[in-house]
Amino acid sequence: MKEIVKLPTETARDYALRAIRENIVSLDLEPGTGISENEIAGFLGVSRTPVREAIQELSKAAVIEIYPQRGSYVALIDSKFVEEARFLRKTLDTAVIEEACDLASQADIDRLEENVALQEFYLQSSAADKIYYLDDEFHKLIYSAAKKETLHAMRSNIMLHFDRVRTLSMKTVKDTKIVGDHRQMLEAIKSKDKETCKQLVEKHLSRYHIDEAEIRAAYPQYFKD
Amino acid sequence: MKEIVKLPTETARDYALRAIRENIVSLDLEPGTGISENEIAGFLGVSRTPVREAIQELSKAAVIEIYPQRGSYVALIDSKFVEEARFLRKTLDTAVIEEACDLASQADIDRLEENVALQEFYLQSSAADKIYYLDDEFHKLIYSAAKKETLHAMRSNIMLHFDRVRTLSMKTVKDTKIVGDHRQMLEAIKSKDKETCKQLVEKHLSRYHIDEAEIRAAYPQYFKD
DNA sequence: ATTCGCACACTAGTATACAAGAGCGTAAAA
DNA sequence: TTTTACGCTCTTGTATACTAGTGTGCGAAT
Repeated sequence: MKEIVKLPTETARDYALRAIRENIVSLDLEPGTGISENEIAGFLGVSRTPVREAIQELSKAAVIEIYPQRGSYVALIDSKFVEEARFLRKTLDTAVIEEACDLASQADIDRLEENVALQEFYLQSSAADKIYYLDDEFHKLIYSAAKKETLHAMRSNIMLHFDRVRTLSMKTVKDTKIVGDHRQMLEAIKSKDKETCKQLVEKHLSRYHIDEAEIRAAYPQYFKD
Repeated sequence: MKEIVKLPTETARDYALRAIRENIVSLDLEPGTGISENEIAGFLGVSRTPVREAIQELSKAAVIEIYPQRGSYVALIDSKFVEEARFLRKTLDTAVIEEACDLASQADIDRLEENVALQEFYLQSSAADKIYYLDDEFHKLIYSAAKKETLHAMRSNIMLHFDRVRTLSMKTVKDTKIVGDHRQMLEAIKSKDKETCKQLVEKHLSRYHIDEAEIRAAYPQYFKD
């Protein structure tokens, strides 16, 4: 488990949740790893209570499995959950980007422009972590433009299943086409072209799909079944 | 707050969550009501810890608002959240019922048949609470037929916003067409008619939409803005 | 009468203590 | 040697104690 610095503003609970989540997505907490409330509490320098609340929340999304009086474990990557996450993303992202075509204000467009420009900039310097962050921001901005912020927040928990595969994907194959996808999406939103948006979302997601067999071969111990 | 009996199998945490959620949906905990961890813990006969965990979870879905060191309140009905919930339901339910057209097994169809038959039976005896329960079950069965159980579980928290309006809707107007909608959906699934499914979901949801103005007039103190 | 200030009674956040069950290892008995 | 039983240590679940901050009301001082 890698260290995450505690922001002075956040509560112990939020800190614990963020730290554990980031460690799961980054695979520093590997699938199948046993986790102890006490151990994590000690590591993060907080008490069991906030750690426990964070673990409870992640267990609701089936990213952590709790066996009462026995222990808790980081869930193995389950193709069923990854598929459901992909299905949700395809369905919801498509509907939301279409909504954004109708509702996006100039300010929304400006924010998206700035984001994509940064992505293109960092693509030159091949700063993968920056791209990763901007990727998240990009999709969040689209939800915001469509006035669906709550759905984005809700979506994030299930998406953890997908995000772990995404992390592995970046370790095995380098796909520089993602930024190009985003550029095209932005242009489609600007010209309010819903049909193109829909096709772009589908193409965008298919990039991860192709990798899964390869990833599974490289990290079989991370997968269920 | 009305009493909910504790099932012997469930943990104190699950009991508290279920009890609070049911009270919010049924409006026995009215929108705007202040809630105290201590008070609820005393009422339910458990300690603050499980109650607190339940409240934390509901606050994540913005159904409870927590103001640290001041108090927590049942959120007023916010049209934005109701709209987002409706949007989610329309988008996801449509995609899932289309998926169910492809994937539903004979066993799934049988379960749906039994459910709708019961709905039609209770419609005669006008047992609203039974219908309400079967309504939930019906949609859950469709998610199950489409192998999207996780999404159904995830969807339920945001749906609380929608469900409160649904409760009010049943208090003000009696709509007996819901069961008819379900019958038609089932028939459409059986004939794998996706286009009809899509239209039925839209029509089904529109029934609640029409009511909102009327409900708002009858219960203005429950609404934000 | 008005205003200022402090004490008190709440809140949620956090830490810690206690309970109850699971699993494992060891030692004793057959 | 094998098996059984007990106990220690781990886990999560729950209860309770403590911390810090907020609002309110009362009383004193102006």
